[in-house]
Amino acid sequence: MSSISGSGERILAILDLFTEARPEWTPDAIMDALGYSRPTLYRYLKTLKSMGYLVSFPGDALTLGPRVTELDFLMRKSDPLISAGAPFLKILAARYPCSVFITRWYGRKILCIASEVSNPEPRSSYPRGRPMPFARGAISRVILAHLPRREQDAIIADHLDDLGGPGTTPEEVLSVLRGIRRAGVCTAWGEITPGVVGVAAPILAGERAPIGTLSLISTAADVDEHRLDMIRRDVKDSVAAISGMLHARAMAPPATLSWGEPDAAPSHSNL
Amino acid sequence: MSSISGSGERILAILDLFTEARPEWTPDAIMDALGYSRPTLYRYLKTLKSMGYLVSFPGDALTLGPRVTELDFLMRKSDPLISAGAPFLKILAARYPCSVFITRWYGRKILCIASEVSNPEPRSSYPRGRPMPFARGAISRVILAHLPRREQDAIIADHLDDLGGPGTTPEEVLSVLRGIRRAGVCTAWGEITPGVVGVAAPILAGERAPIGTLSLISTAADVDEHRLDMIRRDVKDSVAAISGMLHARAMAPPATLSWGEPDAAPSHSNL
DNA sequence: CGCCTAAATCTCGATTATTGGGATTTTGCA
DNA sequence: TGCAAAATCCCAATAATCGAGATTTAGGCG
Repeated sequence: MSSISGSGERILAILDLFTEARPEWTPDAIMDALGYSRPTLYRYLKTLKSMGYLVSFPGDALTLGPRVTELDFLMRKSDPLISAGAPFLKILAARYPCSVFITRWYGRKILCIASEVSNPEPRSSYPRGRPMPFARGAISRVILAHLPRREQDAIIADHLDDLGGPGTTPEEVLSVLRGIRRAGVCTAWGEITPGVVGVAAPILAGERAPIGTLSLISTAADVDEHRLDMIRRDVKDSVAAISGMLHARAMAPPATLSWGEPDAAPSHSNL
Repeated sequence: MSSISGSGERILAILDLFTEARPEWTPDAIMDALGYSRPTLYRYLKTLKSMGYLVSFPGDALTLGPRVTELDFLMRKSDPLISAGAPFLKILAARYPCSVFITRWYGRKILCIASEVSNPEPRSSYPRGRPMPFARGAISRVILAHLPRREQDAIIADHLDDLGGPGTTPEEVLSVLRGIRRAGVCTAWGEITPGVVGVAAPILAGERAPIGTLSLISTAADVDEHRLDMIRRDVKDSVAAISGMLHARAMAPPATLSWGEPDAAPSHSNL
């Protein structure tokens, strides 16, 4: 059903091997890991290398190549979620000493795709592009809370410990999630980093599932209940506005007609 | 020979459609552009979306998804060229008021993968990830100069105007390239941006072709001939050192054994 | 509330392209 | 120059892909 059906994906499976813990692979190791025959694997590698997804490194190892950097550059420039959300990142960061970011998720990974920092403390361990725990913290929970029941059950089954601590029942978790869904915002204290409070709200865009979140983290010592209430309200208002903008864009004339020339001179600053 | 042989690449061809000029595509437009049948295309899209390479955007358009951001994060952390070159970027930027960067290339695209800026002027139009002209400027020429003759011919045939101006013969271009190869460094005045001088040298790593370049750009008014000589020497020394480090790494024990735990807490700074 | 259009998915057989064993060539290196 | 490892070639059998058309699902509108 949701398996890796198809076979063009055998080629993408190779890219999945490259992880933070293991960013270099030799052809033989890949053969071993995926069970492809030698000629087949080399055919795949030739394609991936010629397209820039992989580069070979002296010593016959492979690492990810410049094409992924190019794709990310494009993504950064074209993601409507980023352009719609960026102004709110700035506003929120200006209003509170904190870090604010927009996350997206896919499969069972959540990751930051844009951020604004007005206070270097606390420092997020998850900069742009680095997957974060899928079942811990405010972001995870706010996404989970807005998923269809079927998926919630599956995820809760897999991550019960992370979600509720030992001894919690799935029903209790579901009940908490319903509360979050009703509130439209979720607050978590120190679940990912001790002493850090996180506030997250879902960005909805017509789909049944949220496409991402807007989140704010701050040192717990800096915020009392009253200030937290302000933050929660601001974050909620922001996601409402962002969702609205996305919806409005969706109503607009076909995007393919509205894109003009590429920007003349983007600066080094968005490096 | 070097065509897009294979068929798993039909899926990658979809990603190639997303460009700076056209970052949103509808399924129908893709069908049109690539000639895939509807069921087939939707099969591909399902895969790409479930793997995070694409996200659907309300209004039935598609944009690049968070997986490309994740891959780029990994690339940034794992590319030996970046880690080997970063110290030299800092040194050079500290020594001259300028921008310094490392580029990689694949196919017929050259792009910056890391940079350091000590003087906001001149501002490069090509930040990390944005492909630059393949046949203009010092970077292009220094790469071209170190390519095998066969490829030089092909590229010169395609880009004769850019490379030599009207009326230049391929032989003259080749002669210039030989000179650059001998010098090991290339200087260009205002070829990409008026008033900007660029110095580039090739990073070699055992392969026949250079894997990238180290380049420095500065406002032409800031540098006299004497200073340019210093810059050229420093850039050449740097690429020699970088090439040496890469070579040394290649000699080391298999990388798969030498990678430890992921970093505990990368900061937001490398955003 | 339910119709109606468009979007997305399913079924399934023929066709085609893919696969991998083994031989072969090229590359890297002493 | 010659050796060992890496990368590619060859080719027939196989298995997977493809796409036409039907079907279902989603979404918009009266």
